[in-house]
Amino acid sequence: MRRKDDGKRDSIKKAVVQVILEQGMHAASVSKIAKAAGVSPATVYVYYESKDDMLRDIYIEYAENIYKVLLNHLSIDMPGDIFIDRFVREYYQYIIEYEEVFHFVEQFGGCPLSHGCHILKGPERLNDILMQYQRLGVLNNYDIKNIWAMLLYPVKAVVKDSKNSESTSQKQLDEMIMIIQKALLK
Amino acid sequence: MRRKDDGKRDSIKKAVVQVILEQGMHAASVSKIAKAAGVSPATVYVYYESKDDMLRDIYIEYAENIYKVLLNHLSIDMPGDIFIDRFVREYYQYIIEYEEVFHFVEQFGGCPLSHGCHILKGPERLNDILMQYQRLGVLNNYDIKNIWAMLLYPVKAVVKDSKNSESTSQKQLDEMIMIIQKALLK
Amino acid sequence: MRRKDDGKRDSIKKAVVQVILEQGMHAASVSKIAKAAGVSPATVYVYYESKDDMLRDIYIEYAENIYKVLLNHLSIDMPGDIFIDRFVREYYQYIIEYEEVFHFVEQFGGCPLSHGCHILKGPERLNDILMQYQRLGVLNNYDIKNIWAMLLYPVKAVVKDSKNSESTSQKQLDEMIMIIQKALLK
Amino acid sequence: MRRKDDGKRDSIKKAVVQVILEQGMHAASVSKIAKAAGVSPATVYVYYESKDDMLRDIYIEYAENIYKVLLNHLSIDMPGDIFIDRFVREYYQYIIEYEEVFHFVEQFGGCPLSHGCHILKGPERLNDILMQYQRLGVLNNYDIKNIWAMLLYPVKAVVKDSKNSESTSQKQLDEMIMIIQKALLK
DNA sequence: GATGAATGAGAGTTCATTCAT
DNA sequence: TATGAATGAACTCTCATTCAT
Repeated sequence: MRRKDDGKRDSIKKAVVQVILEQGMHAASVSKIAKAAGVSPATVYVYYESKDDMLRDIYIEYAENIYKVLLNHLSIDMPGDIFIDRFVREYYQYIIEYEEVFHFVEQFGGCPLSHGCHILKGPERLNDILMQYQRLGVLNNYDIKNIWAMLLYPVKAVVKDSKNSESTSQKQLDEMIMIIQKALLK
Repeated sequence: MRRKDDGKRDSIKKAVVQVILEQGMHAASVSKIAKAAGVSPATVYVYYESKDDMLRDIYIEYAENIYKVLLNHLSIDMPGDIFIDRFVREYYQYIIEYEEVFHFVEQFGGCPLSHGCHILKGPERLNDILMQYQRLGVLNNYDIKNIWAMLLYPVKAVVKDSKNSESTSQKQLDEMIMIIQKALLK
Repeated sequence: MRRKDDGKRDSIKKAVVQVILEQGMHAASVSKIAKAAGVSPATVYVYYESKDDMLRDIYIEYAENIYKVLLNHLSIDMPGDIFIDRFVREYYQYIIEYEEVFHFVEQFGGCPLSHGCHILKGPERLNDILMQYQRLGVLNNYDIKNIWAMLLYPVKAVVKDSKNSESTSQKQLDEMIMIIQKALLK
Repeated sequence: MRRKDDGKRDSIKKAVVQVILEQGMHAASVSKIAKAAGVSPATVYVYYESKDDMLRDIYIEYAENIYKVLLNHLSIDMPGDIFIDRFVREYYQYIIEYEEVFHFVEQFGGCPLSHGCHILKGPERLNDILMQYQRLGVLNNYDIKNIWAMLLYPVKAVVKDSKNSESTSQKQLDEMIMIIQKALLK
């Protein structure tokens, strides 16, 4: 179990994603993050070796997070259409609810800093489920990477649209789920 | 007096996207950009009011660019499946060929700095074509935003995958196109 | 007679004192001055060798100016009290009317840049008049520098006060004139 | 952690007035000031929010200073002529001794930057003393602002003269005091 | 003569990081 | 452990000035 104050480590993590959402990566300085976290800049260096190190650490922690959330809500017992519905809806929900975290992961993932942080596109367990659905003849036998692409990417567009026009996004999401179901299910 | 040198403006634009690709937004300082462009840092301020202004200007210029490229290769005369094939393939090609530009647009689009730069998701002309295909009974009558989502987003995943595993991406792209065709065409 | 465009030279002179009044010496850059004068920064260097040179030149031109103005309104024919009244009133008037010029001369006079620009404290002709008044037994035989001090300095305070409290400054000036008259006249 | 070092704050204050005296307001850059103070430019920003803030703070601190000095040497117990003699002589002394401080206050007071820093022209206590002298029939019942003007302004001219011609300034000061006494005392 | 472009030098300021407590 | 002070390096940007037209 970790020494030091896990509350502080947490404050810093939250401050990082919050500041980056509000001000952008380029404006996320250690002092601003420290201030937002309610600690001294020096304290950041008690928990992380350097700023880059901190960002990488937090990225790795958060990048896998969504898959854990998804796993909590999914199982092989569901019928295929329900599975996809749940999957997409939970992902959408996650992006909306953890906007800061999602934004950070997307932004940092595009940085040279993140190269080398190997993030599984869909961790073992979820991959297994998808492939089992394929073996069961529920999902089409597409390249598993394309399955992932269809499950994760179009919904990002829906989120973006929902930020511009608050109103119709729920209907849009419902329709999108239907499209994906038709595309992936046999 | 000297006239403003369009070559210099261009060098700066290219330097911006190049440096941001190589070093990331947060490391793209005016001096690095100027050095890459072969001009003095002060010269940048002859062409742009501020760094932010420069990024915004270049963003606006480039963000619409892809749509022009797509328009050049697409027309209502094509059969629906060919249209989608061309659309997705051209987009993929564009991302690969203008990696720097695409990366810059994606990264900057996620910055608070870009808020307010209103970029049409698909400009009039392309929108018209899609809707005409719908009227002709070729494309399904989905929300036009969902059509865009399916045409633009999954392919991004394919590009990302292609960066990790050089080999099979062509096959993956072909398959993805087929999936999208099935999803969108009647 | 000077070549070049005296209109431009004049614009620059006016721009200098105006910008310095509005923004302060430290913010009076060549480009701002040029913009205020409606000329190009390069044009300034057609008329002056350098910025410092320009400031010095203009200082010398303006610093003596007040004495010319005073001379226009004063002569040895006046009774002593009228002379002092006119003197002080004209000086007050000048400070108010040519606020920019006065401010510039006061500010620049305090700069190391101005050291070496020898400005007579009261040029010959005015000095002569004062000494003649002394010889005539009208003015007390004080050190001529003290006469100057009494004629020029207290009124500056009155101007400053008048900027803070618009109302009573006229009465204050009248009283001040009376005080000076009593102090200097036999 | 380290405590804020009052020695450093002091060094900076002294450096500000020194550099401004030697090089002028417009040449008083933060780096020059920092170098003169023996600290890093960044350290200046530990003690002050900005350069302007620093100048304003120091101005406010120093601008009132002379009145404290004067108060230390003056009291209502003196006969009127002695009071004026002391007052003017102490002021003269102060200007000579704290040349840097006086110069800074005068220069900065003429800057747009100083607008809003409300400095009392003569703080309560000294004002009270002057008015008491008036009530006692010692000082003439002139507008109190004119009293201040006579006590503070002419002596500035004497100081300026003394810088040009080292020799006779003592006699000039003595005479000036006498003039002021005659002007203000009943 | 007049100008806008161009720039090295330097402005004010913030950065990531270390130090002393 | 935790901190505010301290700083060299780097930031964005403006300066005074020169150059090419």
